[in-house]
Amino acid sequence: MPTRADRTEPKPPRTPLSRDRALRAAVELADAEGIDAVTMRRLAQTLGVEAMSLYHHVANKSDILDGMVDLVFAEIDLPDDRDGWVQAMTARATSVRAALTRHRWAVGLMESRTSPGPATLRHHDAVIGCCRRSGFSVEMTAHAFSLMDSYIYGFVLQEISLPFEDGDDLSEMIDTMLPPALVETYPYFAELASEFVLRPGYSYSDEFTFGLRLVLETLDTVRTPAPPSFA
Amino acid sequence: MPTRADRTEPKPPRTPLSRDRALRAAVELADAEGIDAVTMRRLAQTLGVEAMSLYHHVANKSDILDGMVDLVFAEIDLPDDRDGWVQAMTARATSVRAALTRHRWAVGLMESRTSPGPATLRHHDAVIGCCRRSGFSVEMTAHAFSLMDSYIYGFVLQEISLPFEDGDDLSEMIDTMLPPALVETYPYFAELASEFVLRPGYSYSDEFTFGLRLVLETLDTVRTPAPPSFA
DNA sequence: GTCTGTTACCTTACGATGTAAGATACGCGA
DNA sequence: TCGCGTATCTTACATCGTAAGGTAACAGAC
Repeated sequence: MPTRADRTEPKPPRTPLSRDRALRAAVELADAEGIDAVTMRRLAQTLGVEAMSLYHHVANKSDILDGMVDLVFAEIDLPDDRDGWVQAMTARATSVRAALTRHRWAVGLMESRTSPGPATLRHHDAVIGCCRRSGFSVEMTAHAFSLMDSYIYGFVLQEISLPFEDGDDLSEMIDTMLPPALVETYPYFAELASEFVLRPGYSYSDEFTFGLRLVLETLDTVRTPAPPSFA
Repeated sequence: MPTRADRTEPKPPRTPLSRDRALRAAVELADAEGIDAVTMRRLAQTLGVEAMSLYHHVANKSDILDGMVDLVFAEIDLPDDRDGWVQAMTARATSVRAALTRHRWAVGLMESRTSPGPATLRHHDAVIGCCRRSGFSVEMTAHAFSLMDSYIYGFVLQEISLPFEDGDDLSEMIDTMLPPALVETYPYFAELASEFVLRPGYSYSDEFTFGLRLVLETLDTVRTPAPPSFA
């Protein structure tokens, strides 16, 4: 029970809670300990507050997850088309991948979020605008947008679920990952793994560049409304 | 308490539980009511059993989720390269998308699963084998594999998080989805939505075909180890 | 037949989760 | 100083995954 003495003690200068402070703390927590660590109680704890206090600043947990995704989108550099479409899209795709791998939980969250936040809309608008100003028709912009983002999100999805990190020494994992039985049953898979992926120097990150260049440079050749030349 | 009478009653002919039966029931339940409905208690209930009985056939819930993903991969048609690489890959990509949209929860699960099951490995091996037999080098196979699967998974990820279904009449949603404030703030986004995506006849499914053709036909031209012609 | 061990299933229990409902304490204008 | 609106806390509940241990049904041995 509070006594007179407690009252007159210097209060801890607690910063007032706010939606933004809650969301930033949630992102930090998810980065550090994974998305499962983001529970209302745990998040409140990092803010020096009780769980239910959060509900005065956010609608519910789903609202928090929406906000977290939008914060990630806010980190992405918007495309700048002064250097040309391919360069602008390359930079923005690289920025998207960087943001999504900095926050490994984000891609998994996107699947369940259907209402985009302002940063997300702003980002989409900028990408679409860049295409339109670069000579893409409305229809071809839709094609390009779908293709580019599918590639980026899908790549990150695969990258994140790899059983190894990018800097790992894979050569010593080769025996544990490829037991003889597996080599016999899945010979092509084993060949790819042992002769290329598990070789020192291989980095899955580099695959991103290959696919991205292929996609963007081919899209660049079909920019005009004329029938696609790749067909 | 059981009496003599209970003993002599004809027992309900309960099929014995098994890992396979549990996994199939889990897939059915997730299809019907979403992945969140797949709890140990609920799953057990559909099998006429108590929750803890499941643990005699699966290690834990994560094991169930792994098994569910592998069941989805088992539904995918393996590529048949008799009709040529592009045709084989088109058919297999279409089959992957079909399986992942039949089971909308599957893509979200892939992100958290790191140990592929036998059906998953078999599928990967078949795809890699198809590339190798079609003249792709080991290195180019890795590139192609990464690009194709990134595109497919990413496309499905976007497709299932769309706020509308494929058959919906979008023309009547146009006003609710594009309030004037949004049109002013995000003009390019609004243009794309109102002039193309929300027009009657638009189907996001069709975007899949465009991107897939672009990816596969461009990959087809760089099949040889020679420097990519798109560069 | 009865005995015994194994298996398959059930019961109970625990800590953690999201959040509804209501009590409390703080900060500010009067 | 007072009172009031609002930010915060307390308590409570249903539901989750699963640990621990109990029970009932069938197997083969005698």
